[in-house]
Amino acid sequence: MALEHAILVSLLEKPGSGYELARRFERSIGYFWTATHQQIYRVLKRMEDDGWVDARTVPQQGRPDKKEYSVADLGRAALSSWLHDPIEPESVRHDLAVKIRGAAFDDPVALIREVERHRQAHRDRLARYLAGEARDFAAPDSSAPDPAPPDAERELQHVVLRGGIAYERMMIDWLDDVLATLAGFGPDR
Amino acid sequence: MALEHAILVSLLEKPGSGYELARRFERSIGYFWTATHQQIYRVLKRMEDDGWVDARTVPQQGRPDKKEYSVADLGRAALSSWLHDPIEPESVRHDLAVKIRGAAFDDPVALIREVERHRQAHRDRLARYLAGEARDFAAPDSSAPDPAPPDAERELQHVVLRGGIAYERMMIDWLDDVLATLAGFGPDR
DNA sequence: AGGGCCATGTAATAAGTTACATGATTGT
DNA sequence: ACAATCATGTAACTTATTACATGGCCCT
Repeated sequence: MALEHAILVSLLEKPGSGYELARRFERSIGYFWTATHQQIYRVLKRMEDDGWVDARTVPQQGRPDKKEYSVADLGRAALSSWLHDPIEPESVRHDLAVKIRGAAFDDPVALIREVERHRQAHRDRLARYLAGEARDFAAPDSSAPDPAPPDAERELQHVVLRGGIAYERMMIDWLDDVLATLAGFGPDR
Repeated sequence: MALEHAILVSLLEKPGSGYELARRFERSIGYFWTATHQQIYRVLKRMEDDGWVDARTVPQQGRPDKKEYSVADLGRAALSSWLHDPIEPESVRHDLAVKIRGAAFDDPVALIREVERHRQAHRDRLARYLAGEARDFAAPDSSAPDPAPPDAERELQHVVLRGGIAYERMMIDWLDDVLATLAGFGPDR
């Protein structure tokens, strides 16, 4: 499983509490991994027991204390070992595709609204990703005399974000195709 | 969860045994849903208990008997009700993306082989899908005097397959992008 | 004789979801 | 007063994965 590894990567990028991790999983990490806070707290505790992460309590003003986690040597080693282990290309799970094929045995036209909802959700996500890209990865000024050396962390974050963007674009195009197909069974033909 | 519904759709398309379903999940259904035989047998049993499917034992020559399942009225109703229920746009889980961001804290160049393996797996899948499309959904002869009426089952299967094809193409392009990015951290620069 | 396919399952473990629970602060 | 946000967690339940298990037929 990769939740532990996703947490390690996120903590290496920046230490934080379980709550903060949960928020990151809602945002930037959300386009390649999801997890709820319950799951994160449970895994975090196990990782602390296993010595993969260190915790320290940070007092705050006007807010409850938080436990800030950072990656320990053992965690770094575990991540490295996982990175060198080949994994199988992951399998997809598309509820919506099941619905589309199932619609043949029900009312295909009734599915149009649902597909439109999904299309809108993907358009929203695409807009968020593009805004994030413009904010965090603006094109460097090529006329600048001193181009920065390649920063692995930043460039790898960017290429993963470009994957999210490509995915959302593909989905929007495909859902347009689905809508055109569903319209072919419309009441007026 | 949609495994039960995926099974219902598959059995509506064609009745079959647990074993046959497992093979379909490896093939055509595999590009939008995966399940192992263990899972399928367990769910199938529950569905039989709930009266969603009927089973009959089919004796075979030179092979063990099989239990052929088909969808009962209750199952059809359950599918229909699920189809009319909105679902949330699904969340993605990409182990490989975790690895790519994690590589910033290890050796990015070491990841190249892994990414290449994945790229090849997606190329293989794309080739399989395209072959399946050519076999099952050849373009109709537009000069034929009597164009067949739209067949919902067939057209919906086709549009889902086109989704699988679009997904694989997107992944291949993205992995090319990832490889180009990783090469930027090569030993010779 | 050995490997692969057909066919069905159980058992144990891991992972993920949903519901419940608490309690302070900040904004409306 | 009420809702939202910060912050952490437990408990119960559902799903999914991995390993184990059986047994006959077909082909080489």
